Amino acid sequence: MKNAMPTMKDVAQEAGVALGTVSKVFNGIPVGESYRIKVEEAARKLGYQVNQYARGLKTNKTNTVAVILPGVNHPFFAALAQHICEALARRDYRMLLYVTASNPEIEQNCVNMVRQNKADGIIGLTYNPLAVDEDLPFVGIDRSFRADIPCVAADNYGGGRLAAEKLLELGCTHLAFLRTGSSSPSETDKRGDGFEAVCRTRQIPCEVLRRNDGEDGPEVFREFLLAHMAEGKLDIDGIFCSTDLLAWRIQNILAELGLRVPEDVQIIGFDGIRRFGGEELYCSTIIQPAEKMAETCVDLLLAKDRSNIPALVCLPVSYAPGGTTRE
Amino acid sequence: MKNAMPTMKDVAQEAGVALGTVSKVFNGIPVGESYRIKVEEAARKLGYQVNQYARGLKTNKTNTVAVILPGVNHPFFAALAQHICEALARRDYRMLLYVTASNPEIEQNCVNMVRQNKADGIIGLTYNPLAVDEDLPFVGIDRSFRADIPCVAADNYGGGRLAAEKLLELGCTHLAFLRTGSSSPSETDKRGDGFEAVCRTRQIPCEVLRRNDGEDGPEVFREFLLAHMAEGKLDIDGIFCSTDLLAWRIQNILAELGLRVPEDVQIIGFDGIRRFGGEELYCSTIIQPAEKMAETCVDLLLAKDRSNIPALVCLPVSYAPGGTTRE
DNA sequence: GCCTCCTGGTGAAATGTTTCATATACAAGG
DNA sequence: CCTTGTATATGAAACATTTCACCAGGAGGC
Repeated sequence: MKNAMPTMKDVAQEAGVALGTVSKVFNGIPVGESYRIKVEEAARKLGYQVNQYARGLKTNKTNTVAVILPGVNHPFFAALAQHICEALARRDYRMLLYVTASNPEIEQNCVNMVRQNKADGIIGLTYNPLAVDEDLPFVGIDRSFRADIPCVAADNYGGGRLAAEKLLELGCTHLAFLRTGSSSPSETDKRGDGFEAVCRTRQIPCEVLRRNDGEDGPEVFREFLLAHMAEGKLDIDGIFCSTDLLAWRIQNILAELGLRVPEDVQIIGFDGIRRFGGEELYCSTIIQPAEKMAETCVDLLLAKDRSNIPALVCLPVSYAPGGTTRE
Repeated sequence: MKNAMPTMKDVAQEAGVALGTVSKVFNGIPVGESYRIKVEEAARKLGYQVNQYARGLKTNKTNTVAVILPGVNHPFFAALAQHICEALARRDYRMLLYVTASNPEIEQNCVNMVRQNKADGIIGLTYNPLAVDEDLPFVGIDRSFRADIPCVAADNYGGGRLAAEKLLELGCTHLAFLRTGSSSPSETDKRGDGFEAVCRTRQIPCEVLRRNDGEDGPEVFREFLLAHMAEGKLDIDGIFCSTDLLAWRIQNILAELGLRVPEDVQIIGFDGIRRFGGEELYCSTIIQPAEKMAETCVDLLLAKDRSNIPALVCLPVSYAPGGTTRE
């Protein structure tokens, strides 16, 4: 039974009122009590549902936000996606999710598609700088696009500092910073900056290895570690990894090399992802406040007053031991 | 600069052609070479993008599919979401994602909202039976809604059988089946059915404990296991868990009770989720073909010919050892 | 040279809303 | 009883598309 879906006109007729009156009822504009009741009854009877497409055409508002993420298979991205979706739902918005596999072409393509789909705004975590539209509200995660586009990020710099301070507090005397990531600059680069800054100030030796995706095979890190070994011992005793995933991979390499964590070398990661099915961390880590980040993105994007939104919002991180440090 | 976005009318004027001609060009309807070029040039010059909302209003097609999932924080759901999104993108469709926390009210609400948003169809993995619309294409995952709504699922029955056969092949003589899940019937219930069927046929003792979400605290399982222990030994030597997550929790309880896996008891889970950052499984398990399931959902939903779609599609599962069995 | 046919461009109508200028009804004041 | 003012319902216009009946122009046949 393909009964054409009822329209406002049908409701108006059924209720014996004018079209405009029906519109008012569904937009919460005050209307005579008796009229409201008549309309509501007619709508219920016909099973009327507003057509958001017609509404969007008229108002240029769609109550839809596009979210662009590299993927949703990574626990941190998954948490972001979930929290953003929930925060949007609370405000009666829906989420149009695009996944890009961090492919620059696809990323740009998504931005273009969003323009067609008339989302009310975009929240984007992308690995590449993008051409984003002038008059489409945009909030970046971990990346600044333009002065007038806000960026939400964890306090990466502070997190890097915190990692260094923790390792030193735990007795380390020779540190290393290892990172992977995109070659294009991002807020997450500050993790290393903060870490190195502490080492510099405190005059602690700090080895650094920065790799970009695509050139970050395990052998690179193994070589780095081997170069710092003599007689089966590592001269480094504290490692800060730019992500928990990298920390995990480093642990595997260290195990192969016959080194023990945290006895021989302590490791701190970044992200705070949990093992599935519990609260257990993969490693000692700097925790990013995923929920708070999601909430902030949504707040900024949907802010009524877009005149004075900050260019960058840094949210506080925290340290949590996860078995790869000695405490 | 809030330059109103250019419309087809603007393009038509710029190109010096009629409105209908512009429409044809953007819909791939053949049009004179010279006209096509004029239109394409004008569109490029003005930065024209079709307005999908106006188009949707006219055609009742939106190239958008709504996906309803309990959440995206579970590796299996995340994999589904990602694969569905990619499969849709390949067909030039976008994904509107709703997360429900498996709350029946929210689930129903999502279905209603989709009607408003005029998605072209719904792919839904829900924990509760829903009232779904007559004329909105729907594909269920793991759940049959109505005879005319297709359901895509892994071969749960076959997976259950496979688990039993594997455990027996590995020398078990006294089995158990543990499950959690929703109380409302679902395809996933067949996991236990298949498992028990093998035990029955082969006359193997099989203990069964079925719990529903909300009544599946760890103490329930601990008690069950304690009831089967005597002098620090378990009389059960092979356990099939309805999910990998449950298998993981059972492992923890067994460890607390001083039992070793797989020496004292072997365990097989269901799902095939991987530890983050690698291919490592959480346990020996029956693997669900997430990508194939996603692809199938999309195929069924967007099938041109909706006259003879199957009521149920069962996709083959496979067994993989993951350290909780002796092989 | 004229008529017919056919190809393909044209522009008005229609889609389901919101908005706004207009109309109506009713109350109060003279 | 008439006037004025206020409050509120009305319905036409507009939004950006697609579609379709119509029309123009060129080709081919007699």
